[in-house]
Amino acid sequence: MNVKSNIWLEVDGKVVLSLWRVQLLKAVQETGSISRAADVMDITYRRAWDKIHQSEERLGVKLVETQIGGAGGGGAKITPEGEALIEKYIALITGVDTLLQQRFTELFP
Amino acid sequence: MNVKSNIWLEVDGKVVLSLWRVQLLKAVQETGSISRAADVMDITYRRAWDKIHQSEERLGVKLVETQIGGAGGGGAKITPEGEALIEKYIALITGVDTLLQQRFTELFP
DNA sequence: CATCGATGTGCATATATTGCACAACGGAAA
DNA sequence: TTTCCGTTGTGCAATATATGCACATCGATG
Repeated sequence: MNVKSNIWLEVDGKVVLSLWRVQLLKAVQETGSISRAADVMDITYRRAWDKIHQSEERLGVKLVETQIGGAGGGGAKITPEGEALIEKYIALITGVDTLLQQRFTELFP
Repeated sequence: MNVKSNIWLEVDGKVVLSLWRVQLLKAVQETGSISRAADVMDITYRRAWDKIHQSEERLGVKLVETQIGGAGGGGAKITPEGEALIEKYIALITGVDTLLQQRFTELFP
């Protein structure tokens, strides 16, 4: 047995940011494209695109700037608003998981 | 926008206890039957029964003792093992949510 | 002006969730 | 002893959600 946790941000009861979504956005940031980020996350481009745009719609904020066509077919990068949101999310969840792991090992020896 | 969290216990990657499941078990404890607990939780008996037995199977531990037929048609109560597990879960998650709420209001003014 | 790899999207399929319907049960009351 | 009641337990249909395939579209570069 082991403990797991998830911390997410909601708008109108709908998820806009979770650890998984942050990892996806970071993969976009590192690879420069949604499709390569999807490869890294081991999901389809369809799903990556859906989740990102879901968050964007619900937030009313553009998280990724995309370019269709052009050099290399196009690409995507995180907007400043997106980066700021990611930073805040990281600050929000920092330490919580290790706290839970510590408590768990104490309670379930 | 607001923050939400979930903390759960897993066995073989499958959920065996979460806040929702603990609330369900507590409702069984208070009402003395799964069907009335389902009413309290505003779910069908089917779903309540499924979730409880799911947890029991995965844990390999009986969480509720049930009686079919008899006075009032039957009933259910939490086993000592179930109560102990609930107590540990509560101790595990205590304070985490308020910590997150505090951080959230600081980070998202 | 043809090429290439990425974005964007419709739609079919698979999977999980939910809920309806009904059988089985047994203590209590008649 | 027999009927009655509300509960447990379960098969299966209906619904919702997630997943993935297929393909059109785009535009800077060489």
